[in-house]
Amino acid sequence: MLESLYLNLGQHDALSDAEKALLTGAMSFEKDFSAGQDLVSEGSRPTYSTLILEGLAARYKVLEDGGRQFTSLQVPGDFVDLHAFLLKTMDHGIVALSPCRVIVAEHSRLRVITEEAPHLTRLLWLDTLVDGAIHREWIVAMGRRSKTAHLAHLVCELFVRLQSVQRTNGMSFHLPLSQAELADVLGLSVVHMNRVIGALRKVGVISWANYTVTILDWHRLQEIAEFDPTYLNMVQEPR
Amino acid sequence: MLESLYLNLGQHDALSDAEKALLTGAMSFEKDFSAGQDLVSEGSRPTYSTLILEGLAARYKVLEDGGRQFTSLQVPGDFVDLHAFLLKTMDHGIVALSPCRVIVAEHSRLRVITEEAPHLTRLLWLDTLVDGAIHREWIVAMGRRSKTAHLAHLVCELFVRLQSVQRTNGMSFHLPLSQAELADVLGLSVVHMNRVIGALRKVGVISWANYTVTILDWHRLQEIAEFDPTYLNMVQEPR
DNA sequence: CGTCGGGTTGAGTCCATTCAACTTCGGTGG
DNA sequence: CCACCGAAGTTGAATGGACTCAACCCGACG
Repeated sequence: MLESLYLNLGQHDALSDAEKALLTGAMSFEKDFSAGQDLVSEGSRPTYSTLILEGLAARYKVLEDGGRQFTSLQVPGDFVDLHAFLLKTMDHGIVALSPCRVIVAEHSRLRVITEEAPHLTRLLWLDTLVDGAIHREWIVAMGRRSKTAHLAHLVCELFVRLQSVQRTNGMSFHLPLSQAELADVLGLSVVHMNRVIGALRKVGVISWANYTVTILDWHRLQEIAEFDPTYLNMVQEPR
Repeated sequence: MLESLYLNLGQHDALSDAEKALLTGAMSFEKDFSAGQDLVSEGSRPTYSTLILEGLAARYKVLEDGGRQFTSLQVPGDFVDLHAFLLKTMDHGIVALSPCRVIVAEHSRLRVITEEAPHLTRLLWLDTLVDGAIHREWIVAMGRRSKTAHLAHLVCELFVRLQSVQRTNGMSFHLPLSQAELADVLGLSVVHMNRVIGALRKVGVISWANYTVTILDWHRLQEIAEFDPTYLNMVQEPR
């Protein structure tokens, strides 16, 4: 049941059976959310952290003028609010972008892990560090890449992340985001978002229909995006 | 000597004397850098992490076309590459923006802390989590705020962060960034950066000369920025 | 059959960029 | 001592990218 979590943490370093057992033991109940529902809401002080088993979610903030900005996309195996274990109060919301099945881990249990299982603690810490690395890459994309390159980069990133938890199908993956939602990822207007997608389609590197993205020319897509997966740290080594 | 680190970690939860001693014990040599030098270079695999004692530094990435984007600014008391303790290889560089004095902590020593001092480990983890929270705020600013609001937000953030490590002087602080470097923070051209600064000056909320920023109207500046310091987590509570 | 949410396209406006000129100021060497 | 130089800041004008407003298409669904 926690396969995607094992895959996620296990990409960076080997997980022992004892550690898998500790993780399993830390989990309590499962829960389902429908698309558009908040998994976690801004300002709350959760007493547990939420792991996505199935579905797609996103962190977001809303401004006074109603503008919304997503700050990350979360895939199966991601602990969407592991940071709340120490940050305590949520400074942003987390919304389900598709129907989501999740399982939660009480903070009290996570605390025991930090007291008794240093290696596993480092792997959980690492998980939040990769999160930060992804944020930095997004900042670079927003600040200095062309909008087309930004979108290309996002597609590369999502493909690699989804592949690592076995949610791709050949060179395709399911991306349940409307263009309006995508615009809130890249920080664009809906109209312009549509044109940027059109541009990528036109050069023939991807096809995009029915919420399914297919990469037609991985090499060229990577080139447009200047995508270098180093930041995702998908290398097993002792941590 | 580590006062700023104690101030930095201590804003979130009380640090015991034993923990301070552990931190002191983890440090080895000091080092000086001049403005423009890399503290840490992209692609390297540091065996120690670097703490800023004095000066300002920044994380950055460079694109093929030569464009540079800063992804964070680091002030005294910040562990600029604590994430490299677990991430292992640097996916970005870190440059000194002013002359910097730093002190380094061997990763082997940090590892011992994670094995033996769970509470201190959580505080170090938390430090990297606040980093992530700042990144998210930057993403929101880049995506959905006006350029003026973005700059205002940056000024608010820096003021609060510098104040917490006692590097402000009344409502003023020293900001050793040229407008070209600032442009690489906000993702703007130099010319437009100049105009955005001009706009903030014109409404009279700040003055900015000789690399010194003075906040003339804190309330109004916060309003323009929609600045809410929650994300900086400057609340002492058990972690 | 009509409606609604999402996607697509066109036109006009505004914002940010580039290119270029000019200023100020501190430093350096004749 | 002052003339020159380079780095940083400031300003103007023209180009192009991104936004808004608006219309229209289309397939799902009642």
